[in-house]
Amino acid sequence: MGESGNSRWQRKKEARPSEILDAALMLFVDKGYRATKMEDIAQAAGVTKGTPYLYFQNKEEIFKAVVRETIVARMQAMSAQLAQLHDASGSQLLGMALENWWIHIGATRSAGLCKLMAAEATNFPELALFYYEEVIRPARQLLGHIVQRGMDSGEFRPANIEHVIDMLTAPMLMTMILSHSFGQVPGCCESLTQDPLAFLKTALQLTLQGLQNPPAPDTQS
Amino acid sequence: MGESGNSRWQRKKEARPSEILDAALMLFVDKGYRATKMEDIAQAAGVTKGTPYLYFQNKEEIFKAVVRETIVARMQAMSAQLAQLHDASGSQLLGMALENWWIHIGATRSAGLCKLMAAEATNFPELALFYYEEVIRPARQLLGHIVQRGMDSGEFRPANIEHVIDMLTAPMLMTMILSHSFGQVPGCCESLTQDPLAFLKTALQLTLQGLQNPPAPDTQS
Amino acid sequence: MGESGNSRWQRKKEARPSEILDAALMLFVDKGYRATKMEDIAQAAGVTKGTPYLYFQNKEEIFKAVVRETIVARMQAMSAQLAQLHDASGSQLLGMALENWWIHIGATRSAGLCKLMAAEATNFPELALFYYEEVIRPARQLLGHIVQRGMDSGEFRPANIEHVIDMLTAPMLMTMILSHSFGQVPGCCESLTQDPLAFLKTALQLTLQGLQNPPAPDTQS
Amino acid sequence: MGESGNSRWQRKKEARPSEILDAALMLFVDKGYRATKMEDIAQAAGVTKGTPYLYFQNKEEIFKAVVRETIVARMQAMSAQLAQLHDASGSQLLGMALENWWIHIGATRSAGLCKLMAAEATNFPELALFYYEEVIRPARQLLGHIVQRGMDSGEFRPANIEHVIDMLTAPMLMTMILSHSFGQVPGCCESLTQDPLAFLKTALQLTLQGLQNPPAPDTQS
DNA sequence: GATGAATGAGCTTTCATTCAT
DNA sequence: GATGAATGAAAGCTCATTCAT
Repeated sequence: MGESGNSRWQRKKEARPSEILDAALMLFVDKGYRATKMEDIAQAAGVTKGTPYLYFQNKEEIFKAVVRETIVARMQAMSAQLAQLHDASGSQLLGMALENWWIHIGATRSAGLCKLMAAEATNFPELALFYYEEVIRPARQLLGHIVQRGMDSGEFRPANIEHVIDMLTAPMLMTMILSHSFGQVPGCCESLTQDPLAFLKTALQLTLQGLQNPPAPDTQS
Repeated sequence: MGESGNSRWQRKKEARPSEILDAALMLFVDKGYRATKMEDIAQAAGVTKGTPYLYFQNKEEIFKAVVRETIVARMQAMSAQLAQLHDASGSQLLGMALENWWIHIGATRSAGLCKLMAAEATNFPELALFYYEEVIRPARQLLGHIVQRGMDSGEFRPANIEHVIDMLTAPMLMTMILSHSFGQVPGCCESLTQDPLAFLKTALQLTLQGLQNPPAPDTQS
Repeated sequence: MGESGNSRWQRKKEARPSEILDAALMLFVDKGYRATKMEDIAQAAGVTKGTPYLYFQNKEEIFKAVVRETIVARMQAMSAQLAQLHDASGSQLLGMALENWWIHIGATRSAGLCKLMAAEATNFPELALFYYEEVIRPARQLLGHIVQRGMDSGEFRPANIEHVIDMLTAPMLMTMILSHSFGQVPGCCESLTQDPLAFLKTALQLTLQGLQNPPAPDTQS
Repeated sequence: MGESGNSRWQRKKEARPSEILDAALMLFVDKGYRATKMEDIAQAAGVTKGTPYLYFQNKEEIFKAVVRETIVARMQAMSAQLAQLHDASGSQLLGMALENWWIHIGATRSAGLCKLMAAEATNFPELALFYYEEVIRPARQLLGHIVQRGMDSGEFRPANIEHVIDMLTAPMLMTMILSHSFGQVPGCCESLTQDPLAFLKTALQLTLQGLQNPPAPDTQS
């Protein structure tokens, strides 16, 4: 009262909610929604059992907040980078987009959210819908625009846009999911998580090659 | 007495375990391991609470059995098809391998196991290892052999084999996971699960094109 | 049908109930009433789960039957021996009585019933009452008569009869209980169950000496 | 607000464990380990189902704690009294030891633990061993020392020490067991539990007489 | 008679949530 | 705000008992 005593504690008070969400993110990603105990979250956040309830209504709301907060934060970081889409080629833009995603999401704990959302989508349909609207769709739209422009400009040959987006997304999704599942299990790692960024780059190049070069004249079925 | 009188005895003892595993597979895939109640499994299998325990030691053993039985059965079906690998081209072999996988696993409920295993891998490390050894590794090895042969014969240009395998696998993994997560949520489906087989074929072709055609001579790596 | 086929099986059919009771006795004594499963009893009796219910209404009835049958059988064996109570001295009679009890009950599985009844008396009051009436009281009465006669004849000095009976009974009770409890636990046995009969004889002699010899003139309080 | 408002908070956290153990002791002694429900224990302790698990890992740990706490507490009370063993005669010392035991254990609820341990020894061998080491053996050792000294000094005539200890123990054991089994059953009480202390004194005297006076010269062993 | 698959009440244990302090 | 003792619904698992065969 008055002296505002310990400044470290003062700072902490404002930080509580996000500390709790951080702890929750980590645990949810690691153990799944059901297997994560509220007390574990509290403990990991350095508070006691009752405290999370001062900031969140219940476990489900924490889960939703984790998704929302993480998404919002990460997506904002992405947005900043995406303003650079000046007049680079389609290939370059795709490379930058994927690298951005990797840096801001794929290589961070947020990537675990992907696995988490996939695992819990059917248990939390509205949350899944939110995630779809806020993450999946915007991301796909961004990629779609780039690809479309490339096709319009003749850089890429015509193809089903959605499929191309899927092609571009799949390696990232795979990497994010595997690195937070089998990648964590000793003995499964051999061929899985070594140098994911290298794989992502290779994958992009392989896709771009298929997209750029004209198909052999007699190839289309 | 025609088709037997009492419904309690209509089905045979031998059918019970697989009925229970069927029910469990569906529920596990749908709701996750923790969120699936034993009584739900029993009910879905048309029996009461105690009956699953006559055939399985506990919930975890049911989970393991689901993975094992589904995997083993599907993998055997795959094996039969894989004996056909005579003297087709690498592209054709890869096409057949992926189509087989799609038909026998990707398009069935078994695909949900993939999501399940990814979600629960860190909770059941030992089971994850088993899954890795019995499913992931063999599948990757098979693809690896085909790709290697294609490179040796000059059909494919040289590249990091593991990355190519990842490239070939990623679309399938993505399809299987999304169709059992967001794909089930009304409103998320727009661009996700429509005609997955078409996507898989496109993806394969795109990858093959990147693999077959020589890179443009002036493309910087 | 007709040939009466296998004579060993024929014999067994009549023996079923007592085989079940034998098995039940052993298990009850060993593990207690609650911890003994009906299926264990069946298995130990060489039959299947449902069979005990053909001969006994339920678990509690089996328990009661075990007590009743064992008691009746053993008590009859005792009775035969007790007809010998001709005109031996009190000391001799007591020695014979206790030795008989030891041979027919104390050294047999029936001794475990004692521990069992003590453990379950409050859970099965009417059974306890039955046991008291059929076992404890008659046994005490028999001892009481002998002691009384000894006092009347001057062989024993006057004392509280009930206490003398307790004195005579306690070593037997202790032996029977300990040999079916701590005596079974490796590491507890050191001083407990070695040569119980020798102890019983010593105990009797010690008691008799206290009873026979005139107390030091100034001893009675 | 006088004696505090809400009954849920009237008692202190520190009191809970011993309240629970008290309740458990009573119920275990009364009904046996298996027949005692956790919820009964909770209820008897004035709390709800979940509360005992805040203080004890599980039912078995409660059982062990009951034994440990009761034993340790009582044994410590005994130890204090045993420091008095100055230079009284063997008879006097034995009388004091038994009376102490009676006052601190035999006449309390702790006596029921004896029955309990005998009933459950084979189900909890490790606990039985603990009980043997902490209770049975020390008690026997104490008695053994006294008897040995008496023999050395000529107060007692030579005899098998273990048997003498058994002789001294048996009446106490019998009293403790019977009073917590048949003694609780209406109708069985006639000759059993009336004035146990009187019996214990008589028994001791009888034993001492057998031990002190020289055997009649012509008594054949 | 005998079997053994199935039942379902009952028990132990967990954990999200509350609330007096 | 923060605590953490207490709650009690919920879930896993057991086992006495039944009954079609």
